[in-house]
Amino acid sequence: MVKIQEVAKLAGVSLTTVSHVINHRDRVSLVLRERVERAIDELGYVPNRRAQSLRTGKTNMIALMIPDICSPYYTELVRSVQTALSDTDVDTIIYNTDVPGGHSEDHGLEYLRQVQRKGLDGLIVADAALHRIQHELLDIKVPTVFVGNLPNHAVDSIEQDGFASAHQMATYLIAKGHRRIAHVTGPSFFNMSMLRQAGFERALVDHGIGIDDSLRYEGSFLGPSGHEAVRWLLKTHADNLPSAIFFASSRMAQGGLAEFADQGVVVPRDIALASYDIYEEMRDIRPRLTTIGVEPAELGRRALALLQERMGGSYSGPPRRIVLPARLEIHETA
Amino acid sequence: MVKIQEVAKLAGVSLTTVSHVINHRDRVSLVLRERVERAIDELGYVPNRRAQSLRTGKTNMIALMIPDICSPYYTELVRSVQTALSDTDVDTIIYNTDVPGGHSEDHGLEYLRQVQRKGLDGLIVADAALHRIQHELLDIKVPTVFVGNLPNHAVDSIEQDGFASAHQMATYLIAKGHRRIAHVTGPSFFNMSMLRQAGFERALVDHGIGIDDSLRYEGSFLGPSGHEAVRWLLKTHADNLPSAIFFASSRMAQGGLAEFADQGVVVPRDIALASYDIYEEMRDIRPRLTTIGVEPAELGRRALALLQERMGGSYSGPPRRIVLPARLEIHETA
DNA sequence: GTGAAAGCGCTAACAG
DNA sequence: CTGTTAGCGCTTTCAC
Repeated sequence: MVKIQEVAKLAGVSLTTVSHVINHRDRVSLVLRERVERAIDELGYVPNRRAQSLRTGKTNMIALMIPDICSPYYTELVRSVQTALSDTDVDTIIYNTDVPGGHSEDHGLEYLRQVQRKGLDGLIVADAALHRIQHELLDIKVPTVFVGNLPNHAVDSIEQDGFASAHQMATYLIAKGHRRIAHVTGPSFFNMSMLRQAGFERALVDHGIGIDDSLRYEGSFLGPSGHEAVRWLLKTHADNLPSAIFFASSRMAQGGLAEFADQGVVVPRDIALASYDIYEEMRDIRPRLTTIGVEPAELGRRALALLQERMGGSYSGPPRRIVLPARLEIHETA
Repeated sequence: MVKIQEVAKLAGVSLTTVSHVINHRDRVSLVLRERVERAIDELGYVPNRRAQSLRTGKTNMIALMIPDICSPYYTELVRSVQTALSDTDVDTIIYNTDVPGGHSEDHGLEYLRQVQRKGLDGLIVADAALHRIQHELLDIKVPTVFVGNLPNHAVDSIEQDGFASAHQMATYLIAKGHRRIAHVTGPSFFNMSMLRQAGFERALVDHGIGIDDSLRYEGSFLGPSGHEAVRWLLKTHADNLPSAIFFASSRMAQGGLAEFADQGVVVPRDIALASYDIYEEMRDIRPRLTTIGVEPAELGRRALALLQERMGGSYSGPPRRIVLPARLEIHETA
C-alpha cells in the first residue's frame, strides 16, 4: 500500500503539500499541484481511509436502519438512498432490526449505540425499526433523519400523511357504494397504525356510517397477518361478508389476496380490496391492487437530502418535519 | 469520548495493561484485570474502532455485492448472512451493482476496488453482480467467496447445480405429459443461464424430444422480460400454444404470470408454468409456482461459513467449490 | 506480569 | 505557498 510519503518523495515536495493537493487543492501552486498529481497517478496512490478517518473523525459511512430487509418497501427506500449516494463515496451500512433471535427493540437500541460508537456520519431510521424507543433519539449525537411519524420531534423526520390518506381511501370506497368495510389495521402500538386507523374511521363517520368494531382486525403489517385476517373474516362473517376490505399495508393485502384465492373467494367479484402502500414491486401482483401511499423511493431521497443538510452543516436549526400527501392508485381490486 | 488513557489512570495501571485486558486477557494478573474492568465499566469506555482499525489493519466489515437489492432472492441471501453475523460485531456493507446510471460491470469493478482500498475484511459476491469480469477476482487480495458458477475458480465458490436442476424440472414436465415446452432462458452471456439451458434441453433429448428453437426465448432473468416473453409467445404461437412454459428465473415467471393474467390466459388450465428459483417471498404468489432451486438463505449461510474459514485462517488452501443439489417444489402451476 | 515507546497513515495548526 | 511538527487512539514488540 503506497503512502503519502512516497508520493511526496517522488514529487519532490513535502508530505504536507501532497495532503493539501488532496484536501485543499487551491492552497497549492499549479506547478507543484501538477507534479504531485502526476506522482499520485504514477504510484496509484489512494489515501488510506482508516487513517483519514482516525484523524478527521469522519467515516464516510451512514447507517440505514430498517425493520425488514426482505420487504420491497424498505429495499426500494434503501436503493433510492444508495442511488442518490452513488457518486459521493459515502457507503451505507444496513442495520436490519428484524434479524431473528431478538426483539426489534433490543436490536434497534443496540444499533443506535453502534452508530455512535463507530462514529458514523449519519443515520436514517425507518419508522418501524424503532418503535417504542423513539425517545432514544432525543439525545443522539449523530445527524439523524427519521422516516415516519415521530411525535416527540427528536430529529428531522419525513412521513406520509397517514390520516389524510386513509381518509381519502375510505372516502373513495364509500363513493363506490361500499358501506360495510372490513378494516385490517397495523399494530396498535404504532403511531402510524393509529393515524391510518383514525383517518379511515373518521371518513366513515363523516359519511354517517357507524364504526363496526366487529369488522376491525388488528394485524402486524406483515404478510402472514394478511392471511390470518382473511381467515378470521371468513370465519366470523362467513354468510355475511362485507363488500370491501381495507388493509393498512400492502404486505398484508398481498397475504390476504393469496388467502382469498386459496379459499375460493374471488377479488373483486366477491369482495373489493384496497390497501395502503405504493411501490414498484407491486406491479406484478394480480389482480392489481387499488392502493394509496407515497413511494418509498421518494421518502428515501428526501430523507437523504435532509440528512445531507445536517451533515454538511448547511442546516442546524430545530428538527424539521415534512409530511407528504399520498397518491391514490385505482386498479382492479376496488 | 473516553480513551484508554483515562481508564489506565483510573485503574492506576499503564495504558498497555488496559490494552492487554481488552485483547489478551490471560496476560494480565487477576487483580489488575478486575481493577481495569471496573474502571472500564465506570467510565463506559469503548475502544475506538477507527484507531484499532488503523493499527491492526482489520475493519470488522465485510462487503456483500449483489446485482439487485430489490430482488427478494438477494435480500434473503443478505439477511441470512446478516443473521449469521448478528452476534459477531461484524458489519456488512451492501454494494448494489444495479444502481441506475451505469453498467453493472463498471459498478462491479469500482466496488471491487473499494473493497480493497477500504481494507474490508472479506467479500461475498453474488454471481450476477460480477458477470463478465470474473477474471478480476483472480488477483483479489481480500478473502472472497463467490455465490454462483465461477469457471475460473479464482476464489471459493458455492453454487446451485443448474444443469441437474433444469434437467430434473424438464424431466418432471415430460413425465406430466408435456412435449412442447416453451423455454425462457437467462441471458446467454451468463454461465448460469447456459448451464440451466443445457440441462433443460438435455432432458428433452434424453426423452427423444427434439429441440424446437422456435419455442425458446432469451430473457434477462428480470421481471419485465417475463412479460415480454409471454407477449412474444402469444404472438408467435397464438393458435398453437405449447402445453407448458419454463422460466429460468422466478422473477421472469412472476412477470409472465401477470402477463398471462392480463391476456386472459389461465395458468395452468391453458398452459402449465414452471420456473427456477425458490425463496420465501414466493409464498404469496397465486397460483403457486412449481419451481426448483436452492434457497438463497442456504447459499448465504454456507458462503459465509467459507468466508469465515478464510478470514480466520483456518483454511488457506486452493479455492474450493461447492455445488448444491436443488429441491423441486410442486405446486399449482405445473 | 507490566510498562515505555514506537509507530499505523494521515491532517492541520503553525512557522517560515 | 510550502514545510515542520504534533498528534488522532490504539496495539505490540521489547525491555524490565
